[in-house]
Amino acid sequence: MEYSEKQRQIMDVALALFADHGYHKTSIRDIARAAEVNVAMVSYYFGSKDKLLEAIFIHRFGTMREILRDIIYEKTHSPIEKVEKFIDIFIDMLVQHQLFHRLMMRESSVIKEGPLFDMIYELKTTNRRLVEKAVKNGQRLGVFRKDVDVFFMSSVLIGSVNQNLANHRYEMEHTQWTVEEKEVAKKKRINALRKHLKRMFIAYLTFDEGQ
Amino acid sequence: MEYSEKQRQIMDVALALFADHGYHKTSIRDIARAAEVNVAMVSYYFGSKDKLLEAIFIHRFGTMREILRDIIYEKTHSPIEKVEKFIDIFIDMLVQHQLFHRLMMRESSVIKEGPLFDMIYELKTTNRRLVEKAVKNGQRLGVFRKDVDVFFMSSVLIGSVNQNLANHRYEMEHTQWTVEEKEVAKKKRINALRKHLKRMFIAYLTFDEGQ
DNA sequence: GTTTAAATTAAACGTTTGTTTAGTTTTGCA
DNA sequence: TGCAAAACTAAACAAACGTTTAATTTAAAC
Repeated sequence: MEYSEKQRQIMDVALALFADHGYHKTSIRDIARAAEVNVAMVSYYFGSKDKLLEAIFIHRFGTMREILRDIIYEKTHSPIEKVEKFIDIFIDMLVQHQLFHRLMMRESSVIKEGPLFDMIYELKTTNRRLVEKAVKNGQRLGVFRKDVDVFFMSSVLIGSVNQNLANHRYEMEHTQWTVEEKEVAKKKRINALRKHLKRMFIAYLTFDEGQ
Repeated sequence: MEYSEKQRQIMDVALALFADHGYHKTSIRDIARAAEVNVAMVSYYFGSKDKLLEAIFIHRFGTMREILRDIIYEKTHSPIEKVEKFIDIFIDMLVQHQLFHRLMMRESSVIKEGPLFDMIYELKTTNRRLVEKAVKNGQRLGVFRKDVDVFFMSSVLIGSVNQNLANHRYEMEHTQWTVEEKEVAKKKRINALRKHLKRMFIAYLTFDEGQ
């Protein structure tokens, strides 16, 4: 699906507003005002508010799917490196698509059917399969423990990153730092997240209970 | 604050609807219909829809604060037991207050000031302080590693549990199991969550990088 | 330059929203 | 029983919502 510059502008502005204030709290007039277009343009281009959301989902979902696809073809050496690489790419993806990720996380608890449901479901399933693949590889080579819960791991991965970023946003609201200072703090936070998430996963995967 | 049976009924029904469909998607008429009261009763008892949400928050928040307070007085032996006990109580709390937890999680990304913000902030802070306390105790006794990120751990704890429960709900939507079967599956899932979360945290806290 | 389609606009549409009003019923107490 | 306060109701309210209409401007093609 190809979009004109104006269409993309509407989609980008809508995504930001949806992520910041929620889908239902954001009115078409809010979007039109922020995107500096007439209210009728949303219906004209996308048909309806629901369809606009769907268009945003389809667009962003496509690029996220590509990123996850690329993980499969990643060629690294050891199982541990594979897990670390996976965590890196995963965090990169969520940070790069922050707004969409927040929107999806927020609305996924309410969307119970339809194309959006199917997309979210596929994303979750793909994510779990990739974790499973990385884990099984390490198990085959005798590096990882056998009784690892893949459902658990994939939810820890996405849940931890999500919660960490959300908490960080929360904390930033309380500071009066400049944009630059916030940017630095964010990078620091994400790096700490990477480090500890890797360490925790490797520990969980290789930990010998007996010791 | 004391509430009559009818007031509690409205609050309970509203909480369920808010959690299931989101605050803004749920209309006062939806609440009135489900609670089998007149639409005017919400305004009559609570003043406004916002105030109703606030009343629900204050009510539930109070009991959650008590649960967290009790954790401090928990007397257990080893640092590892302390961490395990903490995870158990924490999961119990989130499961027991599932609906409220979902509502709070959903709206916390949108609430940026006011009494609700302050409550959520306190809950997050308390949670982090408790994790910190349990960790420091283990560090003092030489059982836990020194370079542990408490911000990271608390976000992993709440994020993982939240994501796990959300995923489980998501998966249940796809099955056609009976209510009993779903209840059994849920208990199983929660037990698995307990087990792996404990294992992962202990591994993270005690893991020796060098080995 | 004229024609035709696309883009854009202001205004209006019908609904739904949260809330209020004005009136009725129920309750608790003297 | 009588009465005042509380509980409850149906109806109406203005505002905001998503969407449509009808008219106008812009752009492209011939």
